[in-house]
Amino acid sequence: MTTARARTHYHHGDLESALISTARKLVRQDGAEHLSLRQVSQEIGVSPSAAYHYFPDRTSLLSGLGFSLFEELADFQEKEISKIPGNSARAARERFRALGRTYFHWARKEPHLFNLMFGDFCSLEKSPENQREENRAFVNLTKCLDELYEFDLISEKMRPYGELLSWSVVHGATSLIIGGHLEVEDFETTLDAVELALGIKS
Amino acid sequence: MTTARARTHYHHGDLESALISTARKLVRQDGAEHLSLRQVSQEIGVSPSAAYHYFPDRTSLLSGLGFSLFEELADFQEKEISKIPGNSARAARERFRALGRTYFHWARKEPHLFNLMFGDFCSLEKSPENQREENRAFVNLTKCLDELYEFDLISEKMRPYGELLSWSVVHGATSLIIGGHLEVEDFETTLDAVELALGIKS
DNA sequence: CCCCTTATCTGAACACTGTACAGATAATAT
DNA sequence: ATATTATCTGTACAGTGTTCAGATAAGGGG
Repeated sequence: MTTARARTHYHHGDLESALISTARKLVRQDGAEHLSLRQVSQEIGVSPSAAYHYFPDRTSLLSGLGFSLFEELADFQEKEISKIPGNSARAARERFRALGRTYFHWARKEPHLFNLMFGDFCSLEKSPENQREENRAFVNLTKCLDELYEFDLISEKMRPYGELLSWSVVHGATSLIIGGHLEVEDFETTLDAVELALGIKS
Repeated sequence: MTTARARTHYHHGDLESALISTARKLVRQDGAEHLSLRQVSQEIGVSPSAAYHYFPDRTSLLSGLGFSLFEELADFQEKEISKIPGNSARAARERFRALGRTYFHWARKEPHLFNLMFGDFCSLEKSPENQREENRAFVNLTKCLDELYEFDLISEKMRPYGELLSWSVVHGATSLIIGGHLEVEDFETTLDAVELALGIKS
């Protein structure tokens, strides 16, 4: 059927990244559970079935987006960390706090994207290559804790629990606050609690 | 149309609780995002539109279920706590650990139900009556921390951060482990970390 | 230059979903 | 027994994920 089509070509080029970026836009607005493949396709100006050449199903698109968000979060954290230079104990401690603060602020700004990242779409059923992306934030945390340890701000006994404690507290508090289950006047209180928990002297 | 119907009556009685209980069964198996109202109705043996006399839409059923799960979790915790009697410092500490342990074990056994509870369906858009249900677990935590404080197992300086720290760590670690983002050989390690964080001397 | 292979995208179809609404049915009260 | 009310049915509509045969364009070899 050669009806006159409004578009001249078959949208050549980067459909895959177009799918992810408009999926990001839609999830950001309405949440992952309301993402419709047809709406994504329509927004791009492409047929509903076009997406299936790049993602086997809807959840694959969501997890593809999700993993790209881990990179995005790590980028954001690294950018903020780099604003705090210096090799002092004070700087190390500020970087540590900035790590938790950026985690929370990012989730606060983009709750739907945050929920996607930790909502059943990006867990064990993923390729090992993507696993590395998620660990970038974790590696940054480890480096930060090592720095604190070098400056003797954290005890030898506590150090092994550093990653577990700080990530769990920050992630847990963030999730609970975002979800409306916990209320805190200021997230700095949570950061105070983390420092107190790790035994960092104020 | 008076075609011969297999069922004799219109399923009188407790459709509302039947809806919630079979929704519980289906969410438990397949997760909240795969819950279909039609499937719930069919399982009960009722018309697809029957549910709309008790819940305005699908998400209302899910949040109704979700809030009932908060009660269920609190029941489970209280049952386990009651197995640890005694007014000693040792017993108080054991009760505190049991509180965190039951939280994790419940989530481990029912990850889909756990995800429903903390997944956008049971937050601020709820009636104040249901809000109290959610707080029951929180009240139990507060009582437990008060007990620790009375036995001088937790410092005056740390006490104000007790709820925030312990809930955040336990919830955060649980979520991350359930979601496949964090691996811990044994959750007791996490409980050790919480005690260490609160400064409870081992 | 043309043809032909190959990746990319379309169109139509299927089985399903949530939801609305007019009406049938049963329980209850008078 | 009749009227009222709460409860449930049937049908319909718009939208969804997904499949698949075929149309379309791009790029390579003669």
